[in-house]
Amino acid sequence: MEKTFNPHKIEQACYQHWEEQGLFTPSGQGKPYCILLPPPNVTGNLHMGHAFQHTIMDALTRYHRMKGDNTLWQVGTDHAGIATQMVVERQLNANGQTRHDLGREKFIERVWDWKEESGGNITQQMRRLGTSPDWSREVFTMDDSLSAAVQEVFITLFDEGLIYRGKRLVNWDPALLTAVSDLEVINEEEDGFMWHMRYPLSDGSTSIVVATTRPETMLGDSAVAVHPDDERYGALIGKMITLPISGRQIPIIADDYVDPEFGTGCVKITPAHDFNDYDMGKRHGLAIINILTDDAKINDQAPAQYIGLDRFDARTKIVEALTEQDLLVDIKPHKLKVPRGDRSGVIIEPYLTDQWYVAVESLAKPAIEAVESGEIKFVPENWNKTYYQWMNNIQDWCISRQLWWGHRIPAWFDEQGKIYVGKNEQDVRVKHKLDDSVSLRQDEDVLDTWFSSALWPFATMGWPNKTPEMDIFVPSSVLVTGFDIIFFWVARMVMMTKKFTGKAPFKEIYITGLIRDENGDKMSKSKGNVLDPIDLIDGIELESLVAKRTSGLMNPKDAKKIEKATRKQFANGIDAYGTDALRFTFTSMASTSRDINFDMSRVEGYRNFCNKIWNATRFVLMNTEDFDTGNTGGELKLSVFDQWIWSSLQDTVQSVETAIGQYRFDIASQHLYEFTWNQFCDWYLELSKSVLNSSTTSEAEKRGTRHTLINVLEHLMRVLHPIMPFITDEIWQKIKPLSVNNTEVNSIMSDVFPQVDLARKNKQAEADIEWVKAFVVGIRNIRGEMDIAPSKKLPVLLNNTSENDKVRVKQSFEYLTLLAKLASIDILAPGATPPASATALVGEMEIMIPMAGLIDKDAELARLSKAADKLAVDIQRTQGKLGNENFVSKAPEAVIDKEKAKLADAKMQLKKIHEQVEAIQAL
RNA sequence: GGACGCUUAGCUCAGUUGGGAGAGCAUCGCCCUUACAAGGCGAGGGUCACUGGUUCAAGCCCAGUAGCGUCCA
Repeated sequence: MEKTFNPHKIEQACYQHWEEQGLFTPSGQGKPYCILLPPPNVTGNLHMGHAFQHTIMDALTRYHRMKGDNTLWQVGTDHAGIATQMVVERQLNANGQTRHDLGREKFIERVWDWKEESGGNITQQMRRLGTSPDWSREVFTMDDSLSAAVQEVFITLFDEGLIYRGKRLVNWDPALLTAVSDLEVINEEEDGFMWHMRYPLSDGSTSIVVATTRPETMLGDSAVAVHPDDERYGALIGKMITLPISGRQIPIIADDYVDPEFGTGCVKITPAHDFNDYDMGKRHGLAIINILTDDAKINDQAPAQYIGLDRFDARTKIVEALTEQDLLVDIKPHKLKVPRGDRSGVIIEPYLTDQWYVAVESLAKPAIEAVESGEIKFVPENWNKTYYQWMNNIQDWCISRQLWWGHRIPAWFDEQGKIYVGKNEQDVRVKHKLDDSVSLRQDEDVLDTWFSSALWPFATMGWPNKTPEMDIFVPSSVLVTGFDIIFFWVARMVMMTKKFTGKAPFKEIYITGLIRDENGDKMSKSKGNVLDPIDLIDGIELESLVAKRTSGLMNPKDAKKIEKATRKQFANGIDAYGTDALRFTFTSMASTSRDINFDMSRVEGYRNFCNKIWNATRFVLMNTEDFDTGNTGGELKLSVFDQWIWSSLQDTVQSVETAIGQYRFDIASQHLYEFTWNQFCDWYLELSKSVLNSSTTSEAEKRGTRHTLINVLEHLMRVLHPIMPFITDEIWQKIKPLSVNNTEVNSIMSDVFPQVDLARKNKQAEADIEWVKAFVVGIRNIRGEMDIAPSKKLPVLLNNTSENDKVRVKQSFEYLTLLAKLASIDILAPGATPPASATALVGEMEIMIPMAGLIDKDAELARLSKAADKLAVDIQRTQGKLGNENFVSKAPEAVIDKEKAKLADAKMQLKKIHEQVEAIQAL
C-alpha cells in the first residue's frame, strides 16, 4: 500500500466493478426498502445540493442493502420542458435558425438527439459520487412508459371532471411565450418608482390621485378602488372617472382589500394585468381589458399611437403624455418585488389566456389526511405545518405550457371548438363516434413537467400496468428532498399517488437543509460562490476555477469581483479530496438545521480522516499479512484491550444504527470518526504494539491481538461503508482474506452490516482500559506541561494503591510502560515517605514522577496551584448546592448522591494537592 | 402583513426527558516516536444574543426585546 491515500487511483475502477457486476439491483429478498430519486433536470449538472442529498440517499440505500432488505433506489431524469427546449433552441439560433424553421416534429427529433448525446451528464456525475441506484431501471419522464401513465392520468381526470379548460390569469413569460409555474418565477426586490397620477372625475367636480408602479397598465384600467371606511374618498364612491389618454369611463369602487395607508389610498384596478386586481374585478363584475400581446407589446385595445409599442416604451410614452397634460403629480423612488422568469430573466406578466387546469380540491383532502393520520411523516416533523399551510390554501393547478417539448395534451377540438379527450385521434373518434367528416385538431400545448413528476412514485413502477413492483415498492420508504419543493412536487405526488393507487407515495419525507456557502449565502452563479462537487473530488487549478466562475454570467460586470474573491479564497485552487471525504463531510453536516453553511476546512479534515484509515490499515496489514491471525485454528488469547475494542465497537455500531434510524447522519458520522480515530487508532493500535512487539507475550496472545486487529478493522469497514463506499471497499478487498469473514460476495457493498453482538460487550475490560488511559494521560500531562522530551523515559512511583490498582498494574505493565514511555513502575509500601514528585491521580491512586533533575520546582507549584483553583471552584459550587435545604429536600436522590460523590472526590483531590504543595515547598 | 426558523469557543456547528458547557477547524507549546507531519502529545479559549418568569436547578421550558434569515401574501 502507498503511504498516502490517493482516492483518484481507486474510485473509478471500483465503481465500474460494482456497476458491471449488477450490484445495484434489488435482491428480491427481504423487506422492501425503496427510495425514489427526485428526478434531476436532464439538462442539469450536479450541484452541491444534489451531492448532499444523493449522499444521504446512497448512505440509506447501502445501509439497507447491507441489512438484507430488498433495496431499490429508483433513478431517472426529468425532461424539463422549458430548460431543454431552450438548450436546443440556442443551438439552432447559433446556426441562424429558429425552431419554427424546423417545424414541431423535426424540432422534437432534434431534442431527442440532444438528449441521447448530452442528456446523461448528471447521471455520470452521480456515478462519480459513488451512488448506487439501480441504473437498469433508469427512466426518463418522456419515455413511452411514463408517457402512457401521463396520458392515462390526464384522460381519467378529464373524464371525472377534474381537468378542465379555463381562461384566467397565469404567469406569462413574454420571451418564451408560455405560461410558467410559480416555481419558475423569482420575485426579487428591485429599485423602481411609484408614479402618482391624477384621474379627473367625469362630472368635472374634482380629481383623485392614484399611485402605481406600472403606469402603462392604465390603458387597461377598469376601476379605481378606495377603502370603504376611508373618509377622504367616501363621497366619491360610485362616481365615474374619465380615464386619461383612453378617455374610457370607469367607476370608483369601495373594497376593503385597499390599504388606505399605502400610496394615496386610491388604487387603479387593472383586472387583466394583476392577480389582486383580477380577484377584485371578479368581486365587482369589472370589465377585463387585456392591453398586451403575447410578447408584451401594446395591443389594439389601446389608442393608435401606443399600439405595437413594447411595454416599457409604452410606459415612457404614457408618463410623457401625462406630464404634458399636467396629470403626473409625483414620481417617488420605490422598492418593489419584480417577478422574473428564472430561465429567460425577463419580467413575467400576469396574462389572461386559455389554459388547462386540474381541480385540486378533491385531491387535496386525502393528501392532507395522509399526513394528519401519520401515514406520511415529515422529518423533522415541523415541516408538516408548511405542508398544511399550502394544502389548505391550494389553488387549481395550471398544467398547460405553450411549448413543443413535453407530453402533448391528449385533447382534440372539432371546428366548433368542442373538446374530445383520448389516447389518440383514432381513439377519440371511436369513443365519441366521430366519422371522418368531422375534422379534429389536437391541442398544441404540452403538460407542465411537474405533471409527470407528480406520477413518479407509481409511474416508475410500471403503472398503469399491474406489476410486482407496484405491490412491493409503493409506498416507497422515504423521500429525501429539500423544503423548496414541498409545494410543487411533494404535495402533488401525494395527491396523485393517493388518487391513482390509493396508497401514499412514501412513508417518510426527510427534509434536508439547504447547502449555502461558508458565509451563509445561497450559492449562485451570479454571486460567483458556486462550488462544483466534482471539483472537490478531483481538485481544480485556480485559473480553471476562476474561468469557470466568471464565464457565462448573466451580468458580466460581476466577473471582476468574483475573480478577486475566488483568488483570495482559493489562492492554490482546490485540492483533490476524493469522493469519500466529500461524502463524509456531507453526512457530518446533516443535522436538523435548515441551512447548512458548507465549510471547506471540514472537507480537508475528512480527507485527513481517510488518510488515517488508510494508514491504520497499513499498520494492520504489516502485522497480519505474513502472520498467523488464528483463522485456521490455534489458541486465541484476547488481551484486556482486545476485549475492550470489541466492546467499544458494539457501542459504535449500536449508536450508528440508532442515528441512521433518526436520519441523524451527523451523529452517525461523529460516532464513526470518534471510534476510528480516538479509540481504534489512538489507543488500540498503540496498545496492540505492546503485545506484537514483545518477546515475552505468548503466541496465543499475539494471535489474539492480530485476530482482533484484522477483524475489528474488517467490521469497521462495513460500518463505514454506507458513507464512504470507495475507501472501504478498496481496503476490504485487501483485508477480507485475512479475516474470519468467509462471505462469497465480491464487494463489501454486498456483504452484511455488522450486527451488534451483546456477548462482546465487556464492562470489566472497558473499566480496565479507562484506568489505563487515565494513568497514561496523567503522565503525558505532566510531561507536556513540564516540557519533558517524549524520548526521556521516566521512573514512576505509585502511592496509595488499592488491591484493584495492583492487579491492574500487573496486568497492564507492558503497555503502560510503552504508552507513557516509562523507565520503571514501583509501588510504594504503605507508610513509606515518597520523594518530592510531580503527581497525577487515577482515582485515589497517586502517580508520582520524582522531580530530581527533571522537574522545576516553581513550574510544578504553578501547575498544582492551577489545578487547586479549579477544584476549589467546583467544591464551592457543589457545597453550595448541598447546603441548600430546598435542593436536598426536592431534588431526586440520584442527583443528590451524584453531587455528594462529586464533592467527596474533589475534596480528596484537593487534599492531595495541598499535601504535594507542602512537600515541594519544603524542598 | 402572516407563518416558520436561527443567535453556544476566533470560524463552522452538535447539545436527547431540565441535573457537572462539547466536536472539527483555527491558535499556542513540545516532538520527524518504524501506520500516518494529511501525523503524535499537551495546553489555552465560552456573560450559551438580551431582559424577565417558572423551578431546588435553565443553553434547554414560558413571556418579551433586539438582530439575522427563509417561505407565503
